[in-house]
Amino acid sequence: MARPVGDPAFEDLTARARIRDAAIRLFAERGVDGTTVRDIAAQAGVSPGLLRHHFGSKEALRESCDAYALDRLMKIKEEFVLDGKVANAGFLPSAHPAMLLLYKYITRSLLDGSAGTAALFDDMVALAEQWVGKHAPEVTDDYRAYAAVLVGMQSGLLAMHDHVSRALGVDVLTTEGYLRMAGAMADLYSHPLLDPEFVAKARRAMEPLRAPNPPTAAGTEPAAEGA
Amino acid sequence: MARPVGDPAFEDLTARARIRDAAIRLFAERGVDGTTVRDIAAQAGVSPGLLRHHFGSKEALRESCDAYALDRLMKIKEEFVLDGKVANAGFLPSAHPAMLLLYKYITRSLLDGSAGTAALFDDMVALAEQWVGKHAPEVTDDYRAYAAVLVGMQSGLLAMHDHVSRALGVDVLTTEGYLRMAGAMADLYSHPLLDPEFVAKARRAMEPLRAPNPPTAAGTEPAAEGA
DNA sequence: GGGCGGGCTATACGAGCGTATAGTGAGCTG
DNA sequence: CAGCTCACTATACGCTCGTATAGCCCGCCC
Repeated sequence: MARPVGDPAFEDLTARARIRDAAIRLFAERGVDGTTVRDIAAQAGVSPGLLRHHFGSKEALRESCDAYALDRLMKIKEEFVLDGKVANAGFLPSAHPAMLLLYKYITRSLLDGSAGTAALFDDMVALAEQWVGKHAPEVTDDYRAYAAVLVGMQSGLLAMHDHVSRALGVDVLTTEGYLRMAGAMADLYSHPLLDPEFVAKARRAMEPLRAPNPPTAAGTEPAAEGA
Repeated sequence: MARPVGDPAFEDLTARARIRDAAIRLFAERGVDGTTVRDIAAQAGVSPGLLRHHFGSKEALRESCDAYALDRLMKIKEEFVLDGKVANAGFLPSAHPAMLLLYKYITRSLLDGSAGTAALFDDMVALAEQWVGKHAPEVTDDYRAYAAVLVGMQSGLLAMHDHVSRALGVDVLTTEGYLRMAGAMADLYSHPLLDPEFVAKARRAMEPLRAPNPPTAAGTEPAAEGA
């Protein structure tokens, strides 16, 4: 759909690359389980058997996509941020449209549970933890939790992009929509929303909950999902 | 697993209620598509055919679960918040263990795409928009986007609970883990992380991106105020 | 006490999935 | 030109899914 077979730039790619690109687009859109190898093959304009010929299995194709997406992400970040083409990494997706698809893919991959993107998440938390300790040490006592929440919220916001887009009336994974969303995020990060005293009071009121060790978990016992 | 068939409280429930509870737990854990009717039936201790007898179809069962979860959520919120049993709604899941499962279910339902939970999301955005306009009008110029980002981040954070839990070394959907996460969220909301001047500068630097393709009509902001 | 309704099970069906395998034809190499 | 390689297709297998259907069993009412 996005890139019809007639597209010249599309037909220049090798079949292997077309399959990979189609897989990334479909995985990003519908998730791994929601995408069939036949869908990918149709989108790439090849037969389903060719996926197996080039990648071995659907899972192997997915890992290949993960690696490719991570690699592309790093390359673009290096080029644009380290070379100073964009002042603030938060605005990067506005400057490089391919980033929007990569963000979408990686966010989905985070939800689908992939070892590679989970490691990326952990790296970002470590980076954020360092950054906060260095540039804003006064915002919290618990750097680790603060960093984890920061990264979790940011990636989670992207995971909710459908709903945010609906609320805003514009797709936040377009340049226009992303800029509006990023603007609101900048507001959120630069102005306190809650009165610190009110928060301190609420925190004190909740303190008794922390002690009791039998929370009983009347519902789930989360079976720690493997790497 | 979580509620073995031997559990007395479990066996007191009607088969219909056991099916619904099992479905909510499994849908919350693995998503709708990742759960089979046979899984649910096994978890509820009944035959697969009984799901169809009571609910008609998997999709109808799912809608029934949505409605039940939303209803339970509202009931608990009324009881605890409106009755003043908990000072701050943000800490509610720490005080009522069933909330953690409900949060998990609804978050997953948001990702799976359900009309009912999408409406809940929209309601929360509208509520947040009002709240910000009333209690913190100075934090942004774009109330709508600010509210959407706020709600998207908060629900998105829950969507990323696996990764946040891994980074923290504690399951954030237990009382203990949730309290730690909520503490970090409170820090985030009550202390500015970024220097407003720095943000303003970055925003100005990104301004040219707003109208990338058409060189004319640059700088004109859509200012689209939905709703 | 005999029929009857409904909660419940057993079994089966068709569709769609990932995967396997045999085969085809263009292009290179000697 | 013969022979080989390899990208690529066509077809099919085995499995699991949601769904459909036929029937069992037990409590209830006249």
